Amino acid sequence: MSEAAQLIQHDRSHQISSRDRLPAFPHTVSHPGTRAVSARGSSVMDDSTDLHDGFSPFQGFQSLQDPQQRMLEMMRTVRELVQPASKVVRPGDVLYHSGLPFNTVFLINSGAYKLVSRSLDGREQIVSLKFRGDWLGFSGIAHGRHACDAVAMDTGNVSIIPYATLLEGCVRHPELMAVVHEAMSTEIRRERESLMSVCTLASQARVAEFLCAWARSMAQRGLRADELTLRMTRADLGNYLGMTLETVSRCLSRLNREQLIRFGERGRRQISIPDLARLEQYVISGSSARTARLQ
Amino acid sequence: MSEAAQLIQHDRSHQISSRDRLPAFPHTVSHPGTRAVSARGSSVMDDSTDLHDGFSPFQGFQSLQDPQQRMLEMMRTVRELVQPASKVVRPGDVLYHSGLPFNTVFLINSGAYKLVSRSLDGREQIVSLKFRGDWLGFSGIAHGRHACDAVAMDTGNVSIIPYATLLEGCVRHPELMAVVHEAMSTEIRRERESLMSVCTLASQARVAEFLCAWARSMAQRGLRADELTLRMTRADLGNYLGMTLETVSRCLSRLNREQLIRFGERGRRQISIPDLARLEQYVISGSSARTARLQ
DNA sequence: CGCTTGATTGAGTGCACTCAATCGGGGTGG
DNA sequence: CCACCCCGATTGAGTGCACTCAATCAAGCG
Repeated sequence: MSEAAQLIQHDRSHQISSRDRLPAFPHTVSHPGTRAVSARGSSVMDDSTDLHDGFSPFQGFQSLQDPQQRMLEMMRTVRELVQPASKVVRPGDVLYHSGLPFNTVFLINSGAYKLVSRSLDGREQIVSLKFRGDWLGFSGIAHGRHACDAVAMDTGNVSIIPYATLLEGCVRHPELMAVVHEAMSTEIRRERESLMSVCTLASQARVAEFLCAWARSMAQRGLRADELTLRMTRADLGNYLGMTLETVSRCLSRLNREQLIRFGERGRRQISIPDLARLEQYVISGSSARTARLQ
Repeated sequence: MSEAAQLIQHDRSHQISSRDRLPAFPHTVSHPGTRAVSARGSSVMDDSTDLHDGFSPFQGFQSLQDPQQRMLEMMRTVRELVQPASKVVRPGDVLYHSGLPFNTVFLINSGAYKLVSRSLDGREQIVSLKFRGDWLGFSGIAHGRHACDAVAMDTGNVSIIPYATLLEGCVRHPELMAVVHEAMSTEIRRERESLMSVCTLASQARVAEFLCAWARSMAQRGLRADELTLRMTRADLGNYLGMTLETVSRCLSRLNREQLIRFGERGRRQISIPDLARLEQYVISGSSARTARLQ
């Protein structure tokens, strides 16, 4: 058994109640080959050379497929070339702890995860939220130790990929390397979007944009985008968005009052978005220059 | 203090060249595709050419402890395996524009650079500052187009590395791939540190931490850490730190009044830090829970 | 049933923002 | 040369948004 599995610990002290009626098998490791590999072998990512010849009509090579197909293709590529073990996680499970030696990354098959950074003086910050198709652990490559905690917010499943295995795979299969580079590049982009949001938007617009981003993200994964089920407390939300839990609550109430969102029947963590375009419009109109403009 | 804790420390890299009398050309675009190698650029480049032989291809440079040595080693590896052209940039030069096709990354030999993201509705955000040893362009991999502008804030020199070439190099030289992965991982870490700073620190502590990070980074490169020369306006600073330029100015004045920093004789962009430990202590004490705590 | 945890809402405060005036240095032209 | 302007930086006055503190409510659970 890999040391990766040993790193995974089950911490049930912070379980989100009532949401896991699924039978959980925390220590079950399933095998990847079970999913049939599609016959059409040549994926779009194979040919990495023609991507960079300087011209692309749309979004580069991505435009050849919709994002969901691309994600599936990516996951298929990884499964095929790395053949990783996988693992079921439950709410509160920690995939890796900040400071522990890095030797494994994870590819998310399902579930929702938060990455929590801690400063030396004890400040905690949720720096990222991750979902199906996202990778976990890249930040640990740099110094050989994980830079944050990865905590499952929901029941889910991750592929376990020893980093050494991944590197070997990248050497033998350049298309896998392209996939990994792209995933890391995406992660850099996302962090920057968070920073932009926190730095330039007032609190209510920030909450609104968060909901928009979540909705878009769900749509991109083929899930329904008009009915969000937040799997986090107001405290988590506030921490991630750089505001207090009370402010989050007030902003959501105000958005609800203004009909931009609607609370679901099954608790106020369920939020429906009647008109996503209108919510996005609100973000734009609310983006008064909150900080210093450039030039 | 544990080894792990040290590894997590902030290390934004900053490097400043000493001359500053050059005129700025704010909208000059230099073309990365032109392989113009300037002979006189060698003055700013590290021209050590001796090889280093022994490091594990899959471990990157983690075995080397001294960060400065590690950086030099990394740059040497890239020069050796990729043999990139290089290019002199001047203040205001734009290495790449957001939205333009991505096909090149850059490795910074000298100078200071800012990465500016723009949202659809026109908000601008300096998302990162880059210096010697940092890479530029990784965020463009994901969608085949650059995600931000890269603007030189000072005279400098960058190595020009076509991404296709880099990929080929990675396939043939696993140690190069490790270098690239490590660089991207570092970039992810840095963005998260920025987010943490913006989300958890009050404005004055945020400014203080920015200065601390700068100073540490100088020290890490063997340069003097008690005399900083900021190469950006208060507006840039404020944008990067998520506050207005007036607030930046007030915070600096207050830090000066409290003897935590001292303004230099050559203008108020020059800042000396009499006691770095005391400044760092101030950051910690000023880190009152500004946003929601977790659990 | 009471306990606990999470969410909401209210009241009041303070920090950081906006607006605005001033200052200083560097460059330019009369 | 000075006068002038422009730009960046500083400082002040006043305001408002988001924070703190605190009470209440709702839901889940032993």
